[in-house]
Amino acid sequence: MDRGKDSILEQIPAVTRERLLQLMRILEGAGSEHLSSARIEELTGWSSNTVRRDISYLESFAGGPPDERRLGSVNGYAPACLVPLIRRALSLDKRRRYCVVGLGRLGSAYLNSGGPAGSSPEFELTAGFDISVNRVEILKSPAPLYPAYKLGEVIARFGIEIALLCVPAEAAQAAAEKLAAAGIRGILNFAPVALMLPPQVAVRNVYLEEELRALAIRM
Amino acid sequence: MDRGKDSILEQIPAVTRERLLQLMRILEGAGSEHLSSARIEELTGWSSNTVRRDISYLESFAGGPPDERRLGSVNGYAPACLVPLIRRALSLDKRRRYCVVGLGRLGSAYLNSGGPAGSSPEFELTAGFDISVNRVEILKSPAPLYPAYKLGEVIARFGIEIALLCVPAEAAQAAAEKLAAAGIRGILNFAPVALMLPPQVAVRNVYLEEELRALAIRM
DNA sequence: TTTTGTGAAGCGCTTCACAGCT
DNA sequence: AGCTGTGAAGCGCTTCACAAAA
Repeated sequence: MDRGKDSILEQIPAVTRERLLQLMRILEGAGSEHLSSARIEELTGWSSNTVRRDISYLESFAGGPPDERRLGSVNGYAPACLVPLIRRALSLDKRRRYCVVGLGRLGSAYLNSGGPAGSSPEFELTAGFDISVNRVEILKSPAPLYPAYKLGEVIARFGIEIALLCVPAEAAQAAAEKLAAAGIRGILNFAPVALMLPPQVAVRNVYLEEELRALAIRM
Repeated sequence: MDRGKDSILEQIPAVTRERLLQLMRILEGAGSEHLSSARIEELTGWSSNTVRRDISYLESFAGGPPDERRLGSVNGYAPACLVPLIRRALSLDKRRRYCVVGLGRLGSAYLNSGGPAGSSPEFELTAGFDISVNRVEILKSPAPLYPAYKLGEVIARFGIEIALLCVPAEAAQAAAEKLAAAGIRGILNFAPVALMLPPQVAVRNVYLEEELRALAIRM
């Protein structure tokens, strides 16, 4: 295989990382049932070759002597074996805090979906922000809400790393810059604009119209 | 270049299609200002080489004699020239209808963002569905709402092609199957499950936790 | 006998580098 | 002089095909 000739940290291709991410959810939902690469092909559409190759990247994250690192058996792969490896390979072990910026319809929807019974313990909804002091006082929320001007202070205080940007398009760039200045590491952007930010901030866009178009070009 | 040796329809790589989609939005926001490939590199992070290559795929969609098809000038590319070509290349000309299935917090947020002043005229919010008759009667909406059992009938009647699936995770697979049976062509799935559907239905997942993880692995 | 793990081949996107156009 | 358009080279992901393991 001979990866890692460049550095100590093995490099996993970006496409593989994305697939491992999805694979992890499938494995988590499979209980103790073993999954073969052929079965995963049925579930995902990825060729079984690709599946095996992807999983083989996890080899170096398995403990034990270099010989005892076989990941699958003749029954297929065991979820309980792979999931921890994927978490380690993708550095998903760390608990991360996130906030919601902009508490309109979409923002408050995500505010409430991220509550106690919300997503995994992996991500923790820590704060919500809105420009309207009134809205901040009235809205019910599982996490504390703050007026926008406290954004920098609160993000620093709690070590919030990720922001869901749900403000109107006109306000998005300015808000994103504030977030970047406050030290946020990643932004999930729901506003229909291309944000321009320094490269140390990761941005992922989730814009309805673009998603619809992406669907349309596949139909 | 020699594309199109396989069929009459030129094949544009999937990654290029995705970039052209984003590029279109940037161009639409640029007004009449010409954009050079170097400028687009600044805006997007894609290398100017890649930008020029991507745009070169549009050549065959330009009209006029085979010689007169130069897309850019010494000033760069003119948005007004490229945007129609991209629309044609990605088959985004057709007006498509979509619906929202599941009118919880998220569903009703999208219901109201897709209203008259909502997204482009390219996609038309045509209906909303929910299992709760009560909710269907009470909610305010820019599009007519129907109880879930009318799903098949309404989709067929209006020729709805796309669905935003906003139901709880437990109900997602069943709802998706109903949609597929009703002839829907694409599903934007917001429920945290991997849908299993016949291949003629395009699925795109937008799941908060996965988006957060995708961000996290880039941080 | 089924399924994994993996060199090696294949293939497609990206980058290079420069001719051509304005 | 500057920018596009594009053969050709480079490179990385995918697929093939088969040895090894259980």
